[in-house]
Amino acid sequence: MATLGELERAVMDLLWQADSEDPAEIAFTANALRDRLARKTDSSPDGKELAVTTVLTVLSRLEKKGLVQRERDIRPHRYRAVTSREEHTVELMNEVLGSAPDREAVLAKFIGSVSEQEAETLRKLLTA
Amino acid sequence: MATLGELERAVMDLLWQADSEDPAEIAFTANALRDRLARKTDSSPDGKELAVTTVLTVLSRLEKKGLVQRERDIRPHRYRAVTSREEHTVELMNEVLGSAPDREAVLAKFIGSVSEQEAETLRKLLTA
DNA sequence: CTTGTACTTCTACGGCTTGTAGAAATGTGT
DNA sequence: ACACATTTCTACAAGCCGTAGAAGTACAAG
Repeated sequence: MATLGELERAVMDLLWQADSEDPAEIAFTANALRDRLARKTDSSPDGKELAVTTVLTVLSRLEKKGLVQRERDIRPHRYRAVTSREEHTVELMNEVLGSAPDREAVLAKFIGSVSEQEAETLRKLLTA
Repeated sequence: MATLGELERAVMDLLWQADSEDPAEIAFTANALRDRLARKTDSSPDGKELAVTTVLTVLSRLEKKGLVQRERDIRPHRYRAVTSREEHTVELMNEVLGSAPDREAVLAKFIGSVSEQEAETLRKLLTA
């Protein structure tokens, strides 16, 4: 269902990162996002700046996909992620998992595919 | 990476199903697949038959994606799934999981998202 | 109230993927 | 050598994504 493009992904990464980093700055304007994208992509001072309309288009599409919510009542609209990155990732994993008829068989193989350390973590979580 | 289209998906489903059902019939010709697709899509006797070239195109694309392998030495080429559906699904889950910076956080939430019964299964698998 | 400026929405286009299949090429049995 | 089955090439429409200009809308300053 939700396959994000490269730019869409980059935008979501910024929103998700902000969400977990600084609880005070959880929503951004398109301009702020454009600036951060420029700094991110190219690690040098000024990467190529995208047009703001480009960022706005992507934000609209993300909104339509239900990943982003915007505040329309303030003038430069502010955008934020609807769910945390982890929640979103779990949703995707469940979507994938649900596409197989034998969920338990998949889970069994999946367990075998994670590292020992992660398996240990899972053990604790499950017995807690 | 691997987002399959609807028809691609339908073809893989047939190949995967065959793989697990009858070990003797693990590889199919394009014609056989076309027939089965017709029966599947429309549950009535004769659904709309796709052109065999359509099926062949899709099979070629799936081969290019590494999901299907074909026997070229026999004349009506025979196609089979490269991995089982479960393996493929696990690969996808890991791909999704790997796209998040904090894998363990995702796993924690994921554990909380499965049914109690499945959690029980996981517990057994992990302590085995 | 009018206007300049900042912001948002509309429209558009090129590239890539997918479903679809005819045309052309190739292999094969008699 | 030929008819027929099979495969490969080529093509096109629709949809998604990156990209952004043009057109519309809101708001502050005068």
